[in-house]
Amino acid sequence: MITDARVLRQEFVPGDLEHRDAETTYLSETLAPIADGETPETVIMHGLSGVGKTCVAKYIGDNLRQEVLDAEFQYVNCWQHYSRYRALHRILEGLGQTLDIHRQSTPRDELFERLRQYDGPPCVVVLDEVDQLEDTRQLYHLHELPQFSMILIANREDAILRAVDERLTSRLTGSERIRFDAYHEDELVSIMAARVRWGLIENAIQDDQLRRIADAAAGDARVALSILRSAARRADRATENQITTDHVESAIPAGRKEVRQKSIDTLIHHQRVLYDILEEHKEIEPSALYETYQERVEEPKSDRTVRNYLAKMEHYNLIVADGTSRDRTYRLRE
DNA sequence: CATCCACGGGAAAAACAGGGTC
DNA sequence: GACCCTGTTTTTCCCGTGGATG
Repeated sequence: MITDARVLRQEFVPGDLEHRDAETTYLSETLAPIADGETPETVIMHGLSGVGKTCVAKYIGDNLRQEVLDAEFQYVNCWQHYSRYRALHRILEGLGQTLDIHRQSTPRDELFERLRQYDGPPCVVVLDEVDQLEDTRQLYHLHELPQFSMILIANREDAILRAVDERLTSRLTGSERIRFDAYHEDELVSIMAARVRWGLIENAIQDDQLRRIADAAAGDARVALSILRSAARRADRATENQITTDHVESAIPAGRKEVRQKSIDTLIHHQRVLYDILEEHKEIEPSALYETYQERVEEPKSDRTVRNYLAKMEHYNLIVADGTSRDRTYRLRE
């Protein structure tokens, strides 16, 4: 059934991006000056999750490295590298400049100094989920350096501008924007069809089944591919050479769950306890939530810390906070 | 209208992480 | 290995704000 599991994975970047021609072309045109040794404008890419922002950025990065020999391309996921230090370190690491950085002997702002002195080929830095960055002043400084150009990615355009240092905001008002809309059903179907061609045996799945998956994914390619993967695995385990409608139907909740589970797995113990409490209640008010949390955990963190945890979990789309004031309640998403 | 909760920014403190030294 | 040093990261503390709520 499955001939190449890699192409079904969400992180897989296809050699040919479907349905993002306009965005891809626009991005590569914007970055074109880099071939002449000039610094391209900062680009802002925004749109809901699973609409190909990251994919387009990585795709362009691959192309850039192939076409312009003298260019570097660094991708930073600010979810994972949200502190100033980590984000900068990640860039330097990518450039192979961290070899002799020892934490202890690294003076203040040495990391940034390294970047300033970087004199290799021009570098495009992609900051994914940039609104998660804690200290955005560094972003401003990075913007100052001619050898670096930036692609900023976030779900919401205004989140970028809000997250960014105000000195940078004014400069970004004229920058290039690329908006990514949710995929249509047809587009999701053909995205999946391409993966099916590469990753599954022939006639493994019917067109109307792909359509069903696309419908369930509601414009999110990540979810669509997760469902497809789950359906293929089911058929594979049953050693059938066709995916049945049953496989698809049971893969829909499983696929959604898989996407969600990825987020849950990143939670630390205290956050997980909070999550479990929310799972037991349809809805719960902050004080009750905190009390329950205190009872369940050995050494409870302060209420302020718990609020930070909850905010983080809300950003992960795991929970929803209703109300802004005394009417605030928390619940799981969906 | 006073009060009450909860939120969330910011500063400061505490905890943590390597690495060097003796 | 215990201890210190320097920088990072997490947690706590303090507090102003603001929308309910009675």
